[in-house]
Amino acid sequence: MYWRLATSMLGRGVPRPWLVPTGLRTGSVGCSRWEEEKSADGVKWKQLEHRGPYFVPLYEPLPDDVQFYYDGKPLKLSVATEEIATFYAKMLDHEYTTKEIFQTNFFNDWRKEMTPQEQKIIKHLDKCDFREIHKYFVDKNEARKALSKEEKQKLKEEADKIQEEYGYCILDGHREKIGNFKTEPPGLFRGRGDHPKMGMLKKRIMPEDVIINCSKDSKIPEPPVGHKWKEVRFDNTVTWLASWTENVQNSLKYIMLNPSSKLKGEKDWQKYEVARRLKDVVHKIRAQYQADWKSKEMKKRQRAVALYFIDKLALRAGNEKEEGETADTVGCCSLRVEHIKLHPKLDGQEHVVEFDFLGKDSIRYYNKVSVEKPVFKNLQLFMKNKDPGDDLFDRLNTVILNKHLQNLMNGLTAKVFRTYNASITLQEQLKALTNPEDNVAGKLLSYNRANRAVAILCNHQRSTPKTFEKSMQNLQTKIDAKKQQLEKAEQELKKAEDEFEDTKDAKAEANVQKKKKLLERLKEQLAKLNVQATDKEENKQIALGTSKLNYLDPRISIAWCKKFGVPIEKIYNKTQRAKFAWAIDMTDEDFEF
DNA sequence: CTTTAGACTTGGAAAAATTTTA
DNA sequence: TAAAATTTTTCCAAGTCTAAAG
Repeated sequence: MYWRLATSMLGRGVPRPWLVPTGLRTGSVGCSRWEEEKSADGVKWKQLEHRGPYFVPLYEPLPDDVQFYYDGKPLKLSVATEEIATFYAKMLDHEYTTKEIFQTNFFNDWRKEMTPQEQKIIKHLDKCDFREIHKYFVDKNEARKALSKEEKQKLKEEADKIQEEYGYCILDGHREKIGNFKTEPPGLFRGRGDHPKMGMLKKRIMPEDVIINCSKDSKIPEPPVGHKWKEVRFDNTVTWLASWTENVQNSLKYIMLNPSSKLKGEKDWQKYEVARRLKDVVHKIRAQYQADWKSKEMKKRQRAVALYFIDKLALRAGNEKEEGETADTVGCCSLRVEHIKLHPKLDGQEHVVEFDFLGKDSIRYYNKVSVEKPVFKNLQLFMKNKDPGDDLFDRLNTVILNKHLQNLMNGLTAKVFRTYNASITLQEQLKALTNPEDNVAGKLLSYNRANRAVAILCNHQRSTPKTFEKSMQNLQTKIDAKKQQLEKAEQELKKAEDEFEDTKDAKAEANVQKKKKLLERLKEQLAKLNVQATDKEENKQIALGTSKLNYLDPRISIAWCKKFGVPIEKIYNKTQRAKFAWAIDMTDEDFEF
């Protein structure tokens, strides 16, 4: 079978000496022992050596014939001012630049960096003409695309060299891939949703901004010539290699390992083991919060209703956010009265809660759910005498909730419910949808549908791809063509059969067989196309990636592949297989989440 | 208790690479 | 063999959650 081959090849070609011995791999007993051992003192590594971040190239001034115009007249800008102008110019045909907040923030920050003379002249953004600069970059892009094969090859080799030099580190004796080894280039901040800081200037990161973390005895990375690091530290209780503070949100950014690394892989595994432990106690926890719906303490009731939402609807915890600093989004604990509507009866259902709010990344969550009567009653109570802008759960926050969860199960937090419910849903859906008689394409449709059920649960949405309609049409054209071919093949078969009927000779018989084969093949191809079309249509606005990468225990998928003879390559690409190497290595077909 | 800092995971869009099609 | 379509990778923002400080 295919998977056996794949597994043994992997075992031979890519030894993974870091995997825990077989005895500890299965069953929760072995794993929990391993977890405790790891988390005891918070030490993450013994040895860490790397080259430091790769700094993005410095700004190259525009050629003299590319000009900026103010109030219709060309104006030569200082280098610093010009650089920031190019950030805006590059975005000219993006929707961002039409937004007032974006424009205001940009202009404010831009003016701060101007020379006094420039400040005197450049007073209004609407008198700035970036179009020539914009065109320059568009052309430059085109030119890059039009490069010859050899030139492109050369560029690729240069990039590979940088990757080779800066893209890896040594961690406890193993060469590991780094996730993001380049500093982020300067530019204009693009928040998501209605972000109050959109358009602000994101400054260039210099070595003087960067803290290096590595082991004392390692070769300490050299800062670029003429520069020095902000600090070099030797902290083995954290996993980052370098960090800096980003100026727009004043938050830390890190350089960390790639998901394929041992460190990340073990953490990932651990995450799913925690979720599996929740499986053992979730019934008890559910009984508990249902009982708490009737508690005398308001705080307990709120906690119980919130936990119910988190469990049933896979809502995020919902930390508090600093008002005015970020887009106005919420999660469970930060829901406000205005985010839900109560319908005693709706569309033949009782006790319906209508959710409508912006969640992470300003993705809208809209859902109508029929809930148990005590939940409904509690919600009415929580909303009583409150304004739309008031907190629904005024006695609750994520810290309180997580403290409570920690008491119910070691390592339990709100997000574990998302992981648990996502993974268990995949497992159940796979069980319900997979037909062993299907061919691989059919099984993959079932897999995608199971995956989709999870994405819908977690509200993982994407905007419909710009080319969706067209590509759907193309597929339909293909299907129609295939149908025609099929019809023709049917006629030909009939003709061949008639001929055989007449002649009864061997040649005619062989021809019948040939036509039958062709017909079969065409039928299969048509079925495959239909499956493709269904899958595509159903996936129009659903993003599968996040759940696949972050919520679904890969062992469920791998076991499913093995059980039904689907090559792992069909569901996980190279990157994903690297990330899930730990799971591919340890999972057999009867793994149960 | 509240606030803040820090570290790490999760998220969709966009860019880049690859494959398919005409 | 170009260009269109699709898949993969990169990007970096935005969450979660813990710990320390006030």
